[in-house]
Amino acid sequence: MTTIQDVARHAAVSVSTVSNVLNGRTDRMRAETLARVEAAIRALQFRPSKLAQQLKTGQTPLLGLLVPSMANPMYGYIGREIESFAQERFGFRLLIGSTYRDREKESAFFEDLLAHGVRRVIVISSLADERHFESAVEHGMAVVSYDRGATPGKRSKVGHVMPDNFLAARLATEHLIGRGHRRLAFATVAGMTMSRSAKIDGFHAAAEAAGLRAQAQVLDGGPLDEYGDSVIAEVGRATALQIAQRAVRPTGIVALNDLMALGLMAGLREAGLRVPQDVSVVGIDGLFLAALSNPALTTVQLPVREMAHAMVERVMRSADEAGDPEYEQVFAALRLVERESVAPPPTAASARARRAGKEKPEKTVP
Amino acid sequence: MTTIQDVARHAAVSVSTVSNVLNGRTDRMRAETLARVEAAIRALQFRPSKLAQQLKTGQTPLLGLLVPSMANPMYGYIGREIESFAQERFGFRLLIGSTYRDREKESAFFEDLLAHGVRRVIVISSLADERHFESAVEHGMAVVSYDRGATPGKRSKVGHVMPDNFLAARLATEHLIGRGHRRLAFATVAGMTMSRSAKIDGFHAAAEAAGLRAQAQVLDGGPLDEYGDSVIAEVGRATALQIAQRAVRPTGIVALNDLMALGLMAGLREAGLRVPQDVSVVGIDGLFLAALSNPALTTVQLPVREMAHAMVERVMRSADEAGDPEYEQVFAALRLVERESVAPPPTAASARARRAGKEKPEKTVP
DNA sequence: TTGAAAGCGCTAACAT
DNA sequence: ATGTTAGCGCTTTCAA
Repeated sequence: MTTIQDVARHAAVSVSTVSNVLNGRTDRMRAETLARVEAAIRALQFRPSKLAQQLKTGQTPLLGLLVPSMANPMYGYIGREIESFAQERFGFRLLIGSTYRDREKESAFFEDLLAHGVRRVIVISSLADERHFESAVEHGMAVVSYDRGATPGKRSKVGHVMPDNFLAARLATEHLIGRGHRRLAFATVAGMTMSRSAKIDGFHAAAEAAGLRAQAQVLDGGPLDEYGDSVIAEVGRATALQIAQRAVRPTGIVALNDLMALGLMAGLREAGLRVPQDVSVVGIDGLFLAALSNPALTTVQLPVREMAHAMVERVMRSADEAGDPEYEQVFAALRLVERESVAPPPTAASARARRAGKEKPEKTVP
Repeated sequence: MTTIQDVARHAAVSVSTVSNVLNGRTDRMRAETLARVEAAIRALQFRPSKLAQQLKTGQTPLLGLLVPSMANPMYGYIGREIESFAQERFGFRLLIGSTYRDREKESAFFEDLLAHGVRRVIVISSLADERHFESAVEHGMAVVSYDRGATPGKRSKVGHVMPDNFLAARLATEHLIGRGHRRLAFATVAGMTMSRSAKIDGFHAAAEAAGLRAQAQVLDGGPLDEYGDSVIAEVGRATALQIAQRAVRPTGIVALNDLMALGLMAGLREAGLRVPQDVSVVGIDGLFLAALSNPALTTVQLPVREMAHAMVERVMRSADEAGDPEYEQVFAALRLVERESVAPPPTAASARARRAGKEKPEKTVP
């Protein structure tokens, strides 16, 4: 590997002169010297070692990104936006880690980041508390957390960026109500995070406003082992199967997110229920996959790129400018994208007709 | 930040003793000393700086991973498997980069990796040639490339791991043929990579063996701008729309991959064609999303975890053991997962009946 | 305008 | 069994 020494020797100057050109202090030398050094750099294909630079400066152009699972398309999507912005705008690369929402893994990742000299991290976690990385912040790390509000009353140095989850769920629920649905459900998974409870609140608020409080229920599909990818869709499927069993079931369901909605639709179909004729479904996220499903999923589109940019900006600035510790940015620019998974609820007549139609073949078969 | 010096002082020993315990050379000291050092490490919460370590040793526990786009669920899936194995087995973290199949971006990423001291990289690229990172190999980097064979006749130091793409496409095609399909198509995108041409060969081979050579066609859906995520599904959708226009169209389609198949199904549906009654579709990859689609996608499951492990093993070993330069590992443990997107082709009678049924309303409308 | 030298935190000879 | 010390490649005073 060629070093700054090699370049200095080749250009017949001292290492400090080479260092000066590397760091843009070109005014301190003759044009001729500068030219010689640049020539040497090119000739030797010299790339300064970030290692040595950061050992000296304490800064490394690496951004830590912690996600529940990079196999989850939503996190891949956010991650890509973060990555390209961090790279183009600040020249930072991404050090990524999947944590499966496991506190041990998260802590271990933070330790490693610290050891690697990484001072800026974006965390997508939703773990109940942030204590395990408050300590990282004490060590001088700039942290911004996604989809999780600041703990009320507790002043933290962690920045917070999130969509308006309350609004998202409210929009989705209102859409269902607007189409005539009265028996509503919100499908979620076990474990209450801030974003989940905000969504549930939004769901209830919309139901309440329509006088449907008593008919709005929250469906908990159970725990997630390896949170993040296929699993949540599986929970959706299980929830659907369970709903199908009921004598009286919701006609309109808001899903925690698009992946859950996709699982829900698969399960509903498996159970012989049609979407949207028998049950309507609305997702939240706006994954490109929502447009591909059959029926195409009506969903609340989150401003992913904008949020990603905000997170990067914040995490890059905060260390320098020691910004206000109460930083919290909520994105309310949500848009309900209407597709095909919502229709008016079945009327009593149509439901009866359907049941009859379904039972006929069974009777004739024997 | 606490340093090895602080620990040494705290334990009243020299830095080398501390270094010795850090590096497991505990036999060289009294148990009592060891205990004191360990106590000091714990008391000070000391974490050795990887920076300084690697500056000294030239080794950094970071694995570079280059993907076309981390927003593509397939790459997220592979990436996660790589990540967890590299972490659990070797204690390495992942430095990831999306390249959008752009040579400039790939080269820039390699340069950065080198500068960061990263010596091991896994590349998922399919770019036509590998020259832009052959130079990285010269600089002592261990690289393994996914889904791309070694260039014949050219001895490279780059390792190659891939599924048996020929077999994958053959299996998919044979399945269609076995169900009675005779008018076959392979749906792909513009740009010929090694893996794509292997799939096309497999498709043709299966058709040939069934005497269907003349009825097997390759459908090129056009170029990809920002390759990797939603885009390929869009190409699938466009291809479907174009197929629907034809007087005589294929009844069985093998898609380049699952995402393309999902787009194909969406487009077919949009055009009023039913899957699988009118057209059957088979994917390749085995994404969890294939199980969620409607109809659920029949696909060839790739041994993703096994391939990920093989890549990590290889890239970790190769530097030390200077393994054979001709390394190429092809995974043939493929499994066709039957779901719902394949049925026998429509008979002439059923097609006629359908057409009549479809045209009736059109005639009565005016 | 240029160079010498100290030192970032650690490892690993080489001493003691 | 433990300590001293010379770097790893770079940045940055401070001198010349």
